[in-house]
Amino acid sequence: MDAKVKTKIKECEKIIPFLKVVSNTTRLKILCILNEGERRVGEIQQLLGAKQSYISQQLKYLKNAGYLNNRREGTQIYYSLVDPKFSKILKALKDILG
Amino acid sequence: MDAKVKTKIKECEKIIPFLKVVSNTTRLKILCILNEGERRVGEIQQLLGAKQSYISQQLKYLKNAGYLNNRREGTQIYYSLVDPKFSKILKALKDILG
DNA sequence: CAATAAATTAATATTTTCATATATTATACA
DNA sequence: TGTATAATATATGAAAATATTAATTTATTG
Repeated sequence: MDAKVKTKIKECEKIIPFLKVVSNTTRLKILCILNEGERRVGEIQQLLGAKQSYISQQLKYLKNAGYLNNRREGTQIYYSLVDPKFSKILKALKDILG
Repeated sequence: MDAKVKTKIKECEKIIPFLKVVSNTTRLKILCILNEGERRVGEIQQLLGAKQSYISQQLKYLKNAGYLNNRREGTQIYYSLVDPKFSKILKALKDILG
């Protein structure tokens, strides 16, 4: 009787790490920006109007979590999404939540 | 040039409240349980192995946020999902995240 | 070496999670 | 009645996690 529900609960647990990542406004927006294409730190900062150090911290967080790549070009560093699946997720959530 | 990205950012913001709700393990699991059908507080508590007051608090949070209904039957209170759209979201996330 | 871009560190503020204790509500039954 | 009990809710606050800011450091280029 409860066996089914317990299985469902276990399944739910798997998506928690992802949800923790995207439940921060700044991180979600960064992913959203990079979903449109590669950007350098300064651009992201401008788009979000946030402190440079905070952006840098969240970029590091997202990179460590395996969501981002980066590359240096002179004094600037460009970030991009590792995997475009984020695009699908955004779309699905928007579609369902209306 | 940035106009498109800015629009995307605005769209992102709309889903933040939902993400805050589901990024808590206990809340996500409660939604997951109720997604399978109505339950009383004691049952939810047992399934999650958490403190009664904490479950009660999260149920209140979810109810205030508009996700749950409840009804009393004697000394017991049954909770249920307001809207089954949660089911779709879980499915979409599981499908995409693998 | 001066200037610029980004990262790191450290300190503080804010939010969230969770526990303890207490209150409420409804029922059962002496 | 009234009081004991079971189920749930609420109030309070400590502890942990997160977000935020400020200051410093590390590259890189000219």
